[in-house]
Amino acid sequence: MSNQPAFSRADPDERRQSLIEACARVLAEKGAAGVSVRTICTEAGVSPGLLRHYFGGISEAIAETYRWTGARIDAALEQAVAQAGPDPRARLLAYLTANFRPPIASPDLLASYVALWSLSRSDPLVAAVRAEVYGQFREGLERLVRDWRPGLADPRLPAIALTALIDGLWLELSLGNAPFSPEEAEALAEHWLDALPG
Amino acid sequence: MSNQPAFSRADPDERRQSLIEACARVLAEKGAAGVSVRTICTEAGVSPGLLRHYFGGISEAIAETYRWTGARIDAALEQAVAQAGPDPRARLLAYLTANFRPPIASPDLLASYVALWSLSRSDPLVAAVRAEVYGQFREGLERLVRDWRPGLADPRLPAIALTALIDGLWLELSLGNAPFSPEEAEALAEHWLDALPG
DNA sequence: ATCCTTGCTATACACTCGTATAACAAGCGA
DNA sequence: TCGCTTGTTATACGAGTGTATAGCAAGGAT
Repeated sequence: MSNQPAFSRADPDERRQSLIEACARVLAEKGAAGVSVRTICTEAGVSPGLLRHYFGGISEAIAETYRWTGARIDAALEQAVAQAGPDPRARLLAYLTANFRPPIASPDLLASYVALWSLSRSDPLVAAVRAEVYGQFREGLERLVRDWRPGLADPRLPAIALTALIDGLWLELSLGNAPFSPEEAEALAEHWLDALPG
Repeated sequence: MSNQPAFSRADPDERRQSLIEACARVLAEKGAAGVSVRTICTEAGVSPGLLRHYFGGISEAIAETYRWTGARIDAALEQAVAQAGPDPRARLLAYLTANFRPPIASPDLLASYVALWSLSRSDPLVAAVRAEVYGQFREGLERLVRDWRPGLADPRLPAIALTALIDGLWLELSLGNAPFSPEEAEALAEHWLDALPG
């Protein structure tokens, strides 16, 4: 009987990343109440003690998961904009409508976000990352709005309006039970974009 | 030295209601992670054991808090519609814009909702009330949409679109840090309502 | 083939959680 | 004024939490 190794050593960055992704899965599947050092490590297939070798605490692990999730979304948005070509309106519209398709519009991502948002109320580390991610999102949108309407005195108001538009449609789409296709959401967003005052 | 009574007996309905409102305050202030039998009862000024005399468990207490919160919002919306007079468009617009003013647009209510939503993922009782409250909201909106556009084949799609509109603007307003007044949100909602296709 | 580093596991600790139970006492009916 | 009902408190229990610590062993270096 040849003894299999009881565990294997992994590249530090890969192990850390696997813990982050395990945390994201737990958040999506079990919600904020289901996330704990033990559930994360079980999901990642490692012993409970290992989390503290890669993170200062569970708060830091969750905060890093938030940061990773935000970066993933940001990458998807940037890619959509890049594929839209040079026209400012097309670029802005691509940014808006990318929110209505996978991987952004998804029940899992909505569940993760609700959990992370909920945790950010009682966890300062998570709250800090939330502000950081939200700021990045709004900054990217404001930049596209400025390119779209260069003469605009204050791009913040239309940016907020468009953020609200995205939020609402993304939410209803990600709930999954809406009688609503991504195409209809995109058509609506385009229609409302052109109807934006100012 | 006359001994003050160590506690006083209350009307069962009032005591139950005070626990519900204490639960709502805890949810708003400390989030989902801060709500527990002990924090709720401390907030209500009673001993921890009392909660189980009025509720089958903490899940039931939270679910009842959800139901009470939903009813409070529904009442505010109904009142706004009643004050709007007979014109269908005015009634629909009143329903929409009531979401942008207190008591509906409020950081506390947003915090409570995020917490309740988060809890509903792992707690079946809370999830059931969430479906119930969401159904009521959508039903009320669909009714107003039908009155507004009687010839419409399917009022569900515009109702979802308007729900998304409400969700997004309510969210951004309730965050509190938006460069955005309720009046601007109302003007935007009216503008987008008239631009609704179909 | 052996040593050594350190990734990894195993265990323990203090704390909080929801719930169950028994004793207490407030305040109404007599 | 006394007794009884029951709302209310106090206490205890097992389970789960995050964290700290000691020891094991994987696998590259020598």
